[in-house]
Amino acid sequence: MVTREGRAASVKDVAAAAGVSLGTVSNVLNRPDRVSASTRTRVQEAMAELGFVRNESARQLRAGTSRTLAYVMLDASNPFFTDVAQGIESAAEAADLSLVLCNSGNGAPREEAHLALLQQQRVQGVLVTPVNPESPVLEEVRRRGTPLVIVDRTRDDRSFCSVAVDDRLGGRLAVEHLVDRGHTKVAFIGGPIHLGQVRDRLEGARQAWAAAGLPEDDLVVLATEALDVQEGRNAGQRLSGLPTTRRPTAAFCANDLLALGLLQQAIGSGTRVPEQLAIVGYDDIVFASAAAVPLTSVRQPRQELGRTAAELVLDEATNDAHQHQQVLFTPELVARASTLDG
Amino acid sequence: MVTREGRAASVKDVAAAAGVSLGTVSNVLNRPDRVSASTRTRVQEAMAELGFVRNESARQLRAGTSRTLAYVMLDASNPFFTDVAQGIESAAEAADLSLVLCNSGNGAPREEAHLALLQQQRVQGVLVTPVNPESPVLEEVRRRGTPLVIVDRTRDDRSFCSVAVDDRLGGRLAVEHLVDRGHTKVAFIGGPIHLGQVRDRLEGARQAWAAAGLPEDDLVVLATEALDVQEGRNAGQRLSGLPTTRRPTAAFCANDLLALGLLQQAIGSGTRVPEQLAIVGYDDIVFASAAAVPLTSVRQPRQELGRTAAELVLDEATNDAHQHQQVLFTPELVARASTLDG
DNA sequence: TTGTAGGCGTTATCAA
DNA sequence: TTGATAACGCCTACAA
Repeated sequence: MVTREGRAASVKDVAAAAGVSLGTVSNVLNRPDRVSASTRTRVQEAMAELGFVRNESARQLRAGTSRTLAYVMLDASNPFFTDVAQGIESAAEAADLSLVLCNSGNGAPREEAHLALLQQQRVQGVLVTPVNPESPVLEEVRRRGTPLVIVDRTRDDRSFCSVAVDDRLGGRLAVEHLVDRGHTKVAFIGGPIHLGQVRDRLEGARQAWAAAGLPEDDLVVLATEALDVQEGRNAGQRLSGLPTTRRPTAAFCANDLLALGLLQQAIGSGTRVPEQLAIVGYDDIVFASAAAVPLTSVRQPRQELGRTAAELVLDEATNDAHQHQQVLFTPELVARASTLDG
Repeated sequence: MVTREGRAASVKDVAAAAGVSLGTVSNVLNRPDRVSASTRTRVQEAMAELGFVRNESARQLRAGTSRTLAYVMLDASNPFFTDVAQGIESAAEAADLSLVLCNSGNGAPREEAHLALLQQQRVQGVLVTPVNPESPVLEEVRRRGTPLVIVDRTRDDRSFCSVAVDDRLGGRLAVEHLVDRGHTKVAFIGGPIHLGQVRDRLEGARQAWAAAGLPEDDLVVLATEALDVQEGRNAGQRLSGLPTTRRPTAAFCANDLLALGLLQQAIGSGTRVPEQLAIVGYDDIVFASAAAVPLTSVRQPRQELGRTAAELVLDEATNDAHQHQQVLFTPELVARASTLDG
């Protein structure tokens, strides 16, 4: 397994063991046809014997580039992002690249640390759902030579390729649906409020609200600290605390995790869904339809999002005539029991 | 950003731009205190100017080792594994290592491809939830010098460090609970049946069943092709298809995804849970408690699983006196409405 | 404090 | 078909 104390076997060791030159070993590895069958097997036996493993660092140093793609996820525990990752993976596999996943866990320092390392590793390209799409860090990455595509976000100046879903439209769809069902007092639940996604979905919600001629104040914003199940439960408690007259009859949550938490809290506290509280989520993760009350949600083409992003980053990496483009997919409302009584 | 056409800037380029020697640039990078303040800033300006990024390959080649840990996940879309990954991440961060995630998606070829690449990258250590813990591939990895720890599985010959949860006990707990609730005809739903986990949970279930003196045939095994939500729905259909007299009054599912799918199908087809069908899941993922009928489940210490595994692999990587050990955590039944009527 | 030189493991070129 | 050699970029002795 090792030869000179502690160090892994190298081509040189293999060459010595097989009694050939180092160049021959390299040929066995890279152009086996140029090596006679007998030498080849001898070399291969030596490799097996020594437990030889190609050193990717040396290889990459020589080649100047690697065969991997990376995706820096915003939140690995949100099924939405793992579905996106699956889409990326299928595109990567098709291009014979391997994919490494990193998780920023919604933390800018972690994200930056991952990005720094990925650049140092000279990955072919980076896909990232950034904590903040306007961060100058992203520009730096590209300026230093690593193709970068923004996933599920867009940057205002359009200076990057990005693949996202029309969040304003999604917000409109959600609220139009609620308005159609007769709701005149609705809560928007989401946060941190500065997140592009949250902002856009809220903006869409407000557009639809205004278009319906409803008073601005009756679309109540409940800001959360994160987009997870626990915060959904918390929001539910805040909702329960409101006097009945001021309590919204429906809630539009910025994602399904919040919606599931809210739903759980509502049911636990005896609130009937949708009779007393209708709920719309966002993402249509697999668990939305399996929820206590199947959740109405805004569906996004998750896998396609990932696949498209991967294709864009590969184009940026390999095509000299690459043009940045912002792909915007269209979301779709999936109505289920959480808003459909009777 | 680049200097000699297309190539990224190297220390050499930085040295030239700053008018110093290459060794000085390296010192700025690694021992900044040995460089005078003025030289240092000059060099740093040159780096910024050129968009210099350390070449990790060269660095690693020189150093012989990397600063990253890897986790090859069995199924990135199962929240159980992302929670495990979070535990690993916290340990990695504490040790100042970065973590890369790979997803085998339950496919042996993908797993092998990932493992091969990780070895070539000379990662400090690999954590893996293997498709098959008995695979000789795992031995090969270690024989070639990469520390490897098995997560959420164990290997019969105890030749690896592993961290797992007592699946037999988990199975027993689940079925004892159902027996206590008076069920005398129960379905075990899970598969592929050869998976260690599925096998062990079933075995535990059978032990509890036998211990209760119930006839073997009344613990019906419904084998599934995978452990996901869709297969849970399919299992539900098969269950519905049985004549009422032969239909089990309870189901123990090998994981929560199956249980959620089953629950969804049951509710959709008008089966009352738990009155007509009680359901026990496994893993207690965050969505279990938020389900249509909050799910009784067997909880595993997910984050702790990951953290412990990471610590073991680091020990194997750095401690000469390392001893392989098999850590076995204890699961816990969390009873909720899906089994508790009245 | 700064500069020089050698080597990490791999690949590819060129000569034998 | 095989072998010798240089180069990729970085780090660290060691010398100046």
